[in-house]
Amino acid sequence: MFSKSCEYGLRAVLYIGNKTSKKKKISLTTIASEINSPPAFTAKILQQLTKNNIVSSVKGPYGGFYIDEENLNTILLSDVVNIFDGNSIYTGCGLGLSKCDSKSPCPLHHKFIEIRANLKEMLNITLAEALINNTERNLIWLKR
Amino acid sequence: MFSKSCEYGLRAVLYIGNKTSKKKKISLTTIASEINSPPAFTAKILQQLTKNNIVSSVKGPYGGFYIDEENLNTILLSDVVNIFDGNSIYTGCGLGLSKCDSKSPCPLHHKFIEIRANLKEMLNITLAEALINNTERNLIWLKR
DNA sequence: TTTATAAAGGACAAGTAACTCCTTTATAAT
DNA sequence: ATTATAAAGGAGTTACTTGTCCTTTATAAA
Repeated sequence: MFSKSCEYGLRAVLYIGNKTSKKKKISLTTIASEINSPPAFTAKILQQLTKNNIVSSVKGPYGGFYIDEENLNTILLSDVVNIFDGNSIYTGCGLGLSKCDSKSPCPLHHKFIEIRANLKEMLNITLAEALINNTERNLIWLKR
Repeated sequence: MFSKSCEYGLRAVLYIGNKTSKKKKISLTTIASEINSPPAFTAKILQQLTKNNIVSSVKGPYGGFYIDEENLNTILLSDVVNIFDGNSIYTGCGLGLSKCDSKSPCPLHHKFIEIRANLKEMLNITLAEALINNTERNLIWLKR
């Protein structure tokens, strides 16, 4: 469904959002270990997330990654998904046709558009924060 | 959503199902051209579909691919999707965790399982034939 | 100011999906 | 039987995603 990058990105955002604040940054090493992702690759993922202002970072000793508490309640899952997988997940044709819409639909269009709409809606209304609060005690489930 | 192989496979099944009968076979070249897919690659796709008894084939002159009319009304979209993409689309965790179920859910699990259930249901109840009958006149939409 | 630390960034390596080419096998017409 | 035809099958190549490694840049403590 999502690319690996996107999966790691989502996991990282949820982990960082749950564990950090501006005063309590967290290192790449820890993040990678806690979300069970390859460290060097996770570095790239985090770079993307910081470039896109989803997470913040500070270099040097006592540095690391964090998410501003003001930002946290504005981050939608769709914000993260868009960074890594673009919008093809919402707009792509189920049969892979480049031109497929309600005016000239592929045979699967009408059935497929419903599924996609559900997914789109879910990602567009779900705040990262909402998922974090659900799971304060069991963030272990980001690393299996 | 689906792999390229799966997309080509679905398009091929819909095209063949619509255009052929045991008496009216159709060649690889024509299929590839009509569903706008790379011919050599499409050959592999069709091989898989014949191996899995979705489509039938006859070698030699006047040979080609076809779908038995008795078979056609038994082919579900899920039959085709399973061949190419397996069942990970139904069972995979949205965050890419290897262990994620209702007993030990990832933070996204409950939201994600709904989407997946919709998709699974749609693929499991939709006959290829149903899509074909909808579009008898506009199969052009398999090639854009 | 020096030093240690941690993220940023560039270049490269491995793995996998997508796709091709060529040979072999089966079938039908002659 | 021979020949032409079209799918089957094996062995690659290409391209993209995933992942690594090493150097550079920024920051904080001493």
